[in-house]
Amino acid sequence: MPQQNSTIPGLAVALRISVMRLARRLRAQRSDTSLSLTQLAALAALDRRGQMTPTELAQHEKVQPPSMTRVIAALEERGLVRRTPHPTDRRQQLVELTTDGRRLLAADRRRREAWLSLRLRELTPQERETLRQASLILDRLSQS
Amino acid sequence: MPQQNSTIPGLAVALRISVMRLARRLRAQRSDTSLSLTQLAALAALDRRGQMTPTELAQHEKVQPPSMTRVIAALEERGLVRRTPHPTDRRQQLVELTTDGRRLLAADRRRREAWLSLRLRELTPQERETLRQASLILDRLSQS
DNA sequence: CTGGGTCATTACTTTTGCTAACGATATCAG
DNA sequence: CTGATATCGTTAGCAAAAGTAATGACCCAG
Repeated sequence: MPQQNSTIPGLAVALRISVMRLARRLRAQRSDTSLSLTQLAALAALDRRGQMTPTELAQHEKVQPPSMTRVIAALEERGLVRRTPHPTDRRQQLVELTTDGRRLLAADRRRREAWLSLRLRELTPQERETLRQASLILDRLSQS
Repeated sequence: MPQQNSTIPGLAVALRISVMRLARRLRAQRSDTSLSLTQLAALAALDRRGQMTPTELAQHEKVQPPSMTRVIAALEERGLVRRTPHPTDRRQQLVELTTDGRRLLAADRRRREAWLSLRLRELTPQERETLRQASLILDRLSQS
């Protein structure tokens, strides 16, 4: 350890390395459903936040609207999302998950979580409790 | 919250989301030295593990050798890495960081940690202690 | 000393994102 | 009410980055 863990910069170093490494491991566990990462992310966003317009989805995923057009087209072609007209504005559309989309997303999530659940089972209950609390703190860190 | 946080799968869901989100935030903090993420990752790998051959580096970063050839060429052009002949096998090369490469990497790391340190300062000492312990547990999770 | 395997590279293709421009629709000033 | 302006999604064209196939130099077992 180059820096002491008891200082704030020391904690920042350690936490950054730990979080980035675990994130890499988790990412590597993703099932290759031949969906690109962006496609998967769009699907997940629709699942979490419900139906959205293409532009909203693009902003949420930090992608330009034309790129999202292609993502949506690909997802629609595979029957994972559905477009419906906007109730009051005929320029806009609403994109939402289909049952198939929800199913694929659940399967993918299950596979990624399987690896992590297995690892978590090897910990002591106290260690899991620490992670539970840490998870809440990490969320607050990300939001600020 | 779709799942309870008190079960192991529930913890797996929560932890995965927390870790991935914080990792995205940390990644976004990277200084835009106009190096691609892959280039930066290769540089970091050389820093962590010392000199490597292009093929080793490609395997480590999960890209194909031709892609790594290009990454190395770009880094070499900027004077961040240096190639040296392999001592016993003339087919191979060894790639290592230059002083400039090490310096750029350190600057980038500092910038990312500055953001994190700032956030950590807003926490209570108890919360920081929780994160300290969690960091060690996360490391063990990644290694297994 | 030779034939098969390995390493890095080159050439080409695919994927994925961007900007610019456009048609359809909405909204606002007057 | 109407002409100007803005917004939404899309198309077209381009650039970056990664992948596959093929190649030349080199190593090594027999």
